[in-house]
Amino acid sequence: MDFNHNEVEQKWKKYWQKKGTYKVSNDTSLPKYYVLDMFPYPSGAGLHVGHPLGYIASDIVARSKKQQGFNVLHPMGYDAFGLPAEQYAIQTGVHPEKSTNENIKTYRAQLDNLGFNYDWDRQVKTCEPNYYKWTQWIMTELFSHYYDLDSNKAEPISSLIEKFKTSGSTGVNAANNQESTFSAQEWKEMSTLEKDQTLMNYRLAYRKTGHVNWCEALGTVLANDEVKDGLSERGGHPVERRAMMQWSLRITAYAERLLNDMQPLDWSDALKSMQSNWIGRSEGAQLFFNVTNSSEKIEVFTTRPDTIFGATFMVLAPEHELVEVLTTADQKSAIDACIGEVKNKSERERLAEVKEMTGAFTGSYAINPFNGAHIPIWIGDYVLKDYGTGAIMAVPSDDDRDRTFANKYGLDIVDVVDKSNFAGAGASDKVGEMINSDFLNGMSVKDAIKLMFDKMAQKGIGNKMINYKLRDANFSRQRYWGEPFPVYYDTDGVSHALSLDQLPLELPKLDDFKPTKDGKSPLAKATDWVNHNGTIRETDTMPGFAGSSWYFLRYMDAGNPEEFASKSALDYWQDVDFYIGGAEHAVGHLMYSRFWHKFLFDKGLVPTNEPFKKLVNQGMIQGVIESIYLRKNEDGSNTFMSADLVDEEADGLVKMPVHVDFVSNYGLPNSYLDKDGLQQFLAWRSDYEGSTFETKLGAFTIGTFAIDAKVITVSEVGKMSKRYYNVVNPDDVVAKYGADCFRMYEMFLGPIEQSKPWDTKGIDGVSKFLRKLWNLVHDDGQLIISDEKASPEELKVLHTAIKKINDDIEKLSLNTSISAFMVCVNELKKLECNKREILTVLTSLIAPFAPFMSEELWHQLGEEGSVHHSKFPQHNPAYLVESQFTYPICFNGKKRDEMSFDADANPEDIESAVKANKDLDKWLEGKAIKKVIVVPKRMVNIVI
RNA sequence: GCCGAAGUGGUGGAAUUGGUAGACACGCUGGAUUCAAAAUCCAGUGCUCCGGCGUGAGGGUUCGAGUCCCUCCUUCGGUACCA
Repeated sequence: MDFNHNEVEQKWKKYWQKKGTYKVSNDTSLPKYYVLDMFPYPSGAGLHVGHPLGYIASDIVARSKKQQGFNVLHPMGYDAFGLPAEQYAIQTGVHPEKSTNENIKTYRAQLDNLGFNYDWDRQVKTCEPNYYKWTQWIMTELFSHYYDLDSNKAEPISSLIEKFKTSGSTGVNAANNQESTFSAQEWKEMSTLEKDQTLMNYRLAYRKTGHVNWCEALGTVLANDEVKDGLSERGGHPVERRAMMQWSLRITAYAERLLNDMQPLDWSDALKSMQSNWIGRSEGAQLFFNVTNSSEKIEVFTTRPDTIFGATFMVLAPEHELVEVLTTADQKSAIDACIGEVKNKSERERLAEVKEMTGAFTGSYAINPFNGAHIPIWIGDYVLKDYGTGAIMAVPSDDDRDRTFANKYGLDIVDVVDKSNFAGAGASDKVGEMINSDFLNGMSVKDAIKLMFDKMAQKGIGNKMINYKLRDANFSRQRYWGEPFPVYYDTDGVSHALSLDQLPLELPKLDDFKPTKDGKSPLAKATDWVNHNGTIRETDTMPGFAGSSWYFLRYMDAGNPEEFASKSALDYWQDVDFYIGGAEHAVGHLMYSRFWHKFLFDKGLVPTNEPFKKLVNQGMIQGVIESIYLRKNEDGSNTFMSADLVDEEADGLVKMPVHVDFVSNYGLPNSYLDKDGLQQFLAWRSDYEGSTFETKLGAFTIGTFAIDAKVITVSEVGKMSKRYYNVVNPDDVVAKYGADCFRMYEMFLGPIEQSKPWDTKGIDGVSKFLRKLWNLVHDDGQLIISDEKASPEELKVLHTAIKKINDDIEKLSLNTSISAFMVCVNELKKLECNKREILTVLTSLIAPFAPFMSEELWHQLGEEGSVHHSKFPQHNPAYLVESQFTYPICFNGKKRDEMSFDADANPEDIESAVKANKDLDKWLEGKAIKKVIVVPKRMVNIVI
C-alpha cells in the first residue's frame, strides 16, 4: 500500500485538534514570534488556488519558527464587513450576516484541508459585536483626541479645551481644518453647538462638509484608495465629486511620522515607494500675494519660489473661496460658465481629457511682492482645491501645465531659467542659471531657492512649508453592513460619543438594505433605533478598513471582554514580526493600520510605534482565460469561429469565456474544443444548441462535427474569477494529490513575491518527490528502517540539506528549499539509506512543508508527541567539512583543468603548486604567467 | 510623464551577491519493464559548422561580469493636472 493521503490527512487533523497541537499560550517564558496573514474577505466564491499562496508560506515560517523554540502566534480571521455581502443581500434578500457566516464556513473547511497551524481559538470576525465593540471604542478615542504639533502626538481633547479657554486658537499648535482664528474671549462666548463645531476642526475623527467621492450605483461615498481611474474599486461604477457632511479621520496629522518611521522597516523598496508616493511630501514655500482691488490676500504653495519673476499669472481652483470676491462684474458670466462646465465634468471625464484645460479670467490682479508687477488672476480646473492652498502662481516658462494653459489663453511667458547647458532637462527640472530675475540673476536654481526663502521671511510675505498629497481619510459609508458609529446628537445638534460601557452599539436588524439616492444610510430607516432617548443616532457606518486597521492586535488576546487586548498580552507579543499579504493593500490597509497603531502608541496603549516589522507581498496566482469567438448572425443563429480563422479583432465577433474544463490543452497556444468539449459546452449552455462551428476543416453542427476538427480557443492570462469560469478550487487539487503535495507545489512554482499563472503541469514532480521520500523507508506498505549508524556520506547529505533549507526559510526562498529536499532525497536514495538516525531528522526538517506525511512518518518511526513540537534540526558544520577541494584551473578566466588540494590549504601553497604543474604548460602557449589569483574554495585563475 | 521591480534553455526557475551560468523540476529523446498502455526506473538534453558562442541590445570597469557603471529597448506593478 502506498501513502494514502486522504486517510492520513483525516487522521492527523483529528489528532491535532484533540491534542490542541496548535494552541498558543500568552503565558510562557519562550521568546515570541508573530506571523500574520492578511485576513481574507469571505466572498461567496470561496478560496481559489491563489489565496493559499501566502498562507502556505506563512504556515511554513510559523512552523519552522516554532521548531526553533519560539512561541509563535499564527492566527486567522475574517474581514467580514463589506460591500459584496450587502450587494448580494440587495439582490437576493439574504441577510449579510447569514451569507457571511455561510461563506466563513466554506473558507474554514477549505483552510482546514490545507493543514494550517492556526490557533482557531483566537479567530476574529470583524462583524461580531464583541469585536466591533473595540473598533467603535477606538473611533471614540480618535474622536476625543486631537494632534498636538508641539508634543508631536495625539492629546486628549479636554486639554485642547483648556488651551482655548486661556488663549483661544492662537495658543495651540495643532493639526486642524479650522479656517479662522478666535480668541479666548470668543471661545467663551460660543454656544455649545459652535464649540462642538469648532472642536470638530481639531478632532482626529471629525465630521465636516467636504467634497467626497460619491458612487451612485453603490449608494455610498468612497475613500480615495477605493477609487481607481474614476471608478469604484469594487464593481467598477462611476464616481463623482459631491459636497456632503461626512466623517473623516485626520490621518494627515501623522503624515510625517508615517513617512519617516518606514525607514528601518524590513519592507520592499517597491512597497515603501508606493507609500511615500501616496503620502507625497513636498517641500516648498507658502507665499502671500496682495490683490489690487481687494484687501484679501491670495495664499499659494510653490516649490519654486526662485521663479517668481516668471510668474505671469495666478490660477485659483474653481472651488476656491476667493473666486467670488475677486470676480469683477464684467467677468462674472465667463467665470460662472467655466465653473458650470467644470462641475458638469465627471471625475472620469476630467481624467480622460487630462490635457484639456478649462479656465477663465476673474478680472482681478495680484501684485508681485518683488517687482510690483500686476499679475492677472485666473481660475482653472487644473488647479485642485484640496492640494496645497488651492491656488498657484503660474510660471509658464518652467512648468509644463502652466505653459499649456498660457498657450491656450494667450498669456505671457517670461523665461527665468537659462537651461542651455542642460540639454536633456525638462521644464520643471531644478537646474540652470537664473535670468530676467533681478537680484537672482546669475545664480544657480538651488542657490536662488535658498535665497528666496530668506527674502520672503525678511519681507514677511511667506514661509517654508511642507505639503502632502495625503488627504484625510473619508470614514463614512452610507451602507448597512458595517460598524455603526458610536455617536449621537443631542437636541442642540451637539455630537457625543458613547462611553465604553455603552458599547458595543449593535447594528440593528434590518430587512431592507437598499441604499437611498439622497445619500442617506439604510440605517436611517430604523427610526426606533435612530431616535433614542430624545437623541438622534448617527446613521452612517464605518468603511471596510475600520475593522482591519487593528485586527492584528485583537489576535493577541482575542476573547478579552474588558479590553481590546490586555497590557500583558500586548507587552508580550509587541508587534507583528512577519506579515504577508497582497500588494493591493500597499496603500489603503497598511497606511490606515499604521495610523491607528501610532495613535494607540501615543496613548500608551501599544508598546510599539510600528505594527509590522517585516512585510512581504506575495504575488497573485493568475488563471488562464479561455474564450471562443461567437458571431451573432442576423437570423438569430449563432456561429462559433475557430480562432485560427479569425485575424485580429474582427468586427461583430464576441469573445466568450468558457469553462477551462471543456478545453483541451488549455493554457497552451494550441488549446481547443473538440467534439467532446463542445458537447460539454452545449450541455452547459443549452441556449446555444443548434449553433454552427466553423473550423479549418469546414463548418459543422454538433451532430456532424468531424472527429479531427477543432475549434481553437483564445488563451489569456488573467484573474481567476467566477466570470471567466477558470477558478481552480484547492480542494480538488488536494483530493487528487494531497495537501502536502499542493503546499509544496505552490511554493515550488517560483519566488513567493512573483505573480504567475496556475499550471498543474509540474505538480507530478513534487508528487514524485513525496513518494520517493516515503519509499525510502517503505516497501510494500511495510516500514523498513535500519538502526545502523549513519555513514559520513549520509550525514553529509543530510546536513547540507539542513543548512540550505535553514538559510532558505530565513530568506523566504521556499522554492529553492524544496529543491534542496529533492536533492537530499535523491542522494539518500542513491546511497540506499533507510537509517533511523537520518530519517528522523529529515522528517522533522520537512514537517513545516508537508505536515501530514511528516507527522505520519514521525509516529511510524516511533517518536513521541507531534513532529511539530520537535526542535528544528540545526546543521552540524563538522559534517560539511571537506578534506579535499577540487579547484577549476582557469587561464584568463577560461577553465582548462582541475587540481585537488586539501580544503584548508593556503592560497600561497596552491599558487606554487599550480605554477609547478607541468601539465598546465600546454595552455601557456609560450606566454609567461603574470599573476595567479586563488579564490579559496572557488577557483584558481592564471593571468597570462 | 514620474516612481518601483524585472528581462537567463522549449517551459517554471537556480546561481554562495564579482568566481566553473543553467541547480531543482516540467517537457522532450532514447532505453528497461509490460501482450499493450498507464505508472515506475535508468540515461541524455543551452546553442554549435566542435574552433567556439552564449544571461534583452550596445559600450565600459575587472585577471574574471547574469551580478557593478553608462546609454538604449521591452515587460509588469504603482501613480498622475500634486504646483
